[in-house]
This record gives sequence, structure tokens and C-alpha cells, in this order.
Amino acid sequence: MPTAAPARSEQFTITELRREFDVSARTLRFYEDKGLLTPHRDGQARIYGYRDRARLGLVLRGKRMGFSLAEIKEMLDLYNLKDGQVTQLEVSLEKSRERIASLHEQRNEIDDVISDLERACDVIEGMLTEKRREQSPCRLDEALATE
Amino acid sequence: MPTAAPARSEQFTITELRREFDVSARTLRFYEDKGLLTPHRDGQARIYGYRDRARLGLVLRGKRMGFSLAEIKEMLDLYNLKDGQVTQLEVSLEKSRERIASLHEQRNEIDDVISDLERACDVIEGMLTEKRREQSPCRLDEALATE
DNA sequence: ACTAACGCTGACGTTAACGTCAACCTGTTT
DNA sequence: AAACAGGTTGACGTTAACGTCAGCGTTAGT
Repeated sequence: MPTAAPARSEQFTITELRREFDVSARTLRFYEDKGLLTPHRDGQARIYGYRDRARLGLVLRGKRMGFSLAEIKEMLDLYNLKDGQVTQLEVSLEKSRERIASLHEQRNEIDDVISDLERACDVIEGMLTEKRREQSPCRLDEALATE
Repeated sequence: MPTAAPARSEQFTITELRREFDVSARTLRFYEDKGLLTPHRDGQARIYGYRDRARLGLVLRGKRMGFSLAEIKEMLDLYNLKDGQVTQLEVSLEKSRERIASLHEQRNEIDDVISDLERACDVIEGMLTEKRREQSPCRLDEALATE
């Protein structure tokens, strides 16, 4: 009767996972040491489930955003409350909100950098059109002039 | 009167800068080694100008965004072309645009994480109100079982 | 003159996040 | 049986980004 779980095993070996996400096996084992992944075993071999696969995706996204593995773990643990006490839930809620706030800040900084770089692009384009117009017939002179 | 204005010197000592930005002196010297800052000297002592101060701000912003010092240096060098050759300008322009594109991606990922966390907050809040009313079992993992 | 504050230069230590390598097991193919 | 592909566990190496510490030189105040 308790065959509620789908017999369709959505399991991955370590190489499957590492190819899909383009990471090394060493990295996956390292993440396991750090508690970011928790595959079970078939004998000695690791077997990753759907959950681990999803978490790995989140870890890598976190990394692309510049978070440390410790920070990422903290964020992941927010999804894993299962049956926390009320106080634990409250703490998690506060942490989530802090994280959200800092992410908004980060977003704003990114916006700033983007507009900075866009202005820089405009300037470079201006320099390029100007440089191309003067066709530099005397390149040698210029080269010699600028020591 | 070719007197340079040393009266209100826009110069900073290492401790002034480190206090303003809350970094260590070691860090400032390290950034100098890496070519991110280029203070001149009064005898042995470093003297930072407005330019260095601005660059330091950009470096720290870049760090908050998760960039390595090498990447930050590349971005800073985009502001420093002065009078490059045409090909160099073209390269810089392309690099700037790539950087802008990747920043847009990063921004989108941040948005994704933000909405993930906001949903998690909603779920946690739901669990809290329910928990406070009665001692019912909670199932955050099922509630979050996105796909 | 002495000390305290501030600054400098090495040089070694540290942490995070892996890479690399050796040695081993294990099932499958040749 | 031998080799091979894929997996495992240590253990040590590496890089980035600093921290820390020792030793030394200059002013400024007492």
C-alpha cells in the first residue's frame, strides 16, 4: 500500500549531475562535505535525487551572484524548515527579509554600474568616430609625437 | 599666479581613507600592489587623491557585487583609456558591452531569488498563523515543491 | 631624550573553494 | 584473465584576498 512514491526513479549519478551543471565531481563531493547536498548511497556510490539536483542549481546560481557557500547554505536552509518551532520560524522569516532587502540593494548597485558602463560606452563611441574621421594620414608623426 | 591650490588639499592619508571606507591599511596597500590604486608619495608615505578615492569606492562596490579584483581592475581600466588606439578602443567597447550584458543577467537572477524568497516568506507566514492558532503539522517542503 | 602615533616594508599565516594525485574497489567488456 | 570505465577516500597543492607580526624610520608632544 505505501507505494506512494513514484517508481520512476529520478536519480542521477555523479557524472550525470556534473555534466548537466558543468562542475567537477570534486566540487559535488565538496558541497556534500559542506552540507549543501545530501545524496544517499548505493553501496559506496552516491545517488543524487531530484532534491539534490534542484539544490545544486540554487547553489550555482548563488555563486554566480557572488555569495559564499556558507551564505548559500543559510539561504537554502530557509527552504528546509519542515516542522520548525514557532521561534525558529520567526527567525527564518526575519533572515529571509534581511536577505531580500540586501538583494534589493545589490540590484540597485548593479543598476548603477550598468548605467556607468553605458555612459562609458557612449564616450568610447564618441572617441572612435572622432578618431576615424581624422583618418590619420600621418600615423608615424603621431606615433613619434607621443613618447 | 600659477600657484597650485595646496591650501584645501584634496588629498588623503592612508588612515583617512581607511576610516572613511572602513577597510584596513593592508587592504589599501594590497590594492596598490594589484594596480587598483596608484597613490603618490610624500617621502615614503602614501598620498591618495580624489581619483584614488573614487576608484576605491568602485572597487568596494564591485566586491559587494561579487566580482574578483581582477575583474574589477578590468572594468576600471575601461574608464581609463585616455587616448588609445582604435583597435584598443574597439576591444574596450566590446568588453564593456559584454559586461553590461552579464550584469543584466545577474540582475535577472537576483530578481528570481527575490521572488523565491518572497514566496518563502509568504509560506512561513502562513505556517506561523496556523501554528499560533492550533498545533497542526506543517509541510513547507510540499508547499514549496515548485518545479 | 623619550615615548607614542603613524607609516613603511617584507614575510609568513589564514580561509574559502576547489584542483590534483595516488591508491583502491567494482562491474563490464574484450 | 586482463583491461577499462566509473566510482570512492584521503591527502596535499593552489589561488585570491587579505590578516598578522616583526622591525624600522619619522615627526609630535611631554
